[in-house]
Amino acid sequence: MNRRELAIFRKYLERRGLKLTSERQALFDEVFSKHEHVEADELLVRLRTKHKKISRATIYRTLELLVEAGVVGKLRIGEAGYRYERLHAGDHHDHLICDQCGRVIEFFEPRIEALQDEVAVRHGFVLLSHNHQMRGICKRCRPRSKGSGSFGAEAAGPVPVPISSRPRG
Amino acid sequence: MNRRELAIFRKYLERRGLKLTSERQALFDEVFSKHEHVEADELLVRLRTKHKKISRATIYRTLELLVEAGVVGKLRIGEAGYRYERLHAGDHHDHLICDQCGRVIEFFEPRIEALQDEVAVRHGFVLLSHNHQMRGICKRCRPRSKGSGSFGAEAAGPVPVPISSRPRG
DNA sequence: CATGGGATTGCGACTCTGTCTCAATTGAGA
DNA sequence: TCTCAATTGAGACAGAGTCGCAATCCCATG
Ligand SMILES: [Zn+2]
Ligand SMILES: [Zn+2]
Ligand SMILES: [Zn+2]
Ligand SMILES: [Zn+2]
Repeated sequence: MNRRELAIFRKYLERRGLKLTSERQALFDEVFSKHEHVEADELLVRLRTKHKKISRATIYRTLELLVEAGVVGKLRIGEAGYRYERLHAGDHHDHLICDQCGRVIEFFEPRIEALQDEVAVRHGFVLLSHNHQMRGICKRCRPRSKGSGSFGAEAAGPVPVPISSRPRG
Repeated sequence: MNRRELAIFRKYLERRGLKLTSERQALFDEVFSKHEHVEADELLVRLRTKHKKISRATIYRTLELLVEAGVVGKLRIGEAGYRYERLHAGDHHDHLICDQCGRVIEFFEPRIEALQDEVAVRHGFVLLSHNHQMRGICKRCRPRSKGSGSFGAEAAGPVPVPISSRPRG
């Protein structure tokens, strides 16, 4: 199932007169070995131990190629740097992130996708991409608080106010 | 119209046993002087020239307070660091960003907001916040290409593929 | 007024990500 | 074999943000 994406990457390199070196192949393989949202340095560590002595610069350079080829997604999930994920051709999803355990859940809501186009048109925009993240507490992280309102009275951080408020005046 | 937000900030500080110092007041005033999406260092420069010799650490520390108090929004718009914007009580909006000129346009689409809640419920999430950005080319940045498909044949970067593709298998 | 203590500040060192430079290496083709 | 562009690793570098700390400020108290 990586066949299609590898072919896309190959074609991308070819069109640019670039080569599919063993380093690039190794990184491609690692990224496509499982579905995750992983940091560049984590990939570096893995390739360093498992495979070869690959450099950080090469990791970053190759990730950029994969992103431009369209087979890898690049997004900011936490406070720190970027996360990368393999993308399957013709697929799309957005993210739900648990503020407590960091779990990342993917979702696809066609009605939201359609409304985005509508909003873009309304503002005369040609949409090229979007980034939609929702944050909160996942199912696993709140087995408590079934009765009344607010959960965990940890008294730290702002009060969780519902977001769906009024439109701008 | 900053009255309400200043009151919120004051109360926030009070509850934490903190003080509304002149530096904090100055930063509040600067942020609330106009509606924009501004970087921390830009605020530093402005306060340094106009007002006093305020330090970078204080800017960052105070911005964090304002964010926690809920009167300032913190978001990533470009590749670089965070941008900050004043928030008016009970207001909410998301962002459309022009990839070419960097213009930031705000929008509010209640149907999207509602669908987000729906998606969250579907996945057992308690929603606390969300971040929704759409990127593309704004009205002003494309007076050309009225006939056929792709605009500007600059042959750089990935081909703009429509995002509204199929759901994940 | 003198003292004490928590909050605040500026400074600079530091961390973390990611980029860039450059010399050495590789590899396909002439 | 020779040539030349693409590639690589190493380390310097850069930008954004954080941290530790001594000096200060601000009150409250004695
Ligand atoms: Zn989407
Ligand atoms: Zn994902
Ligand atoms: Zn929204
Ligand atoms: Zn905004």
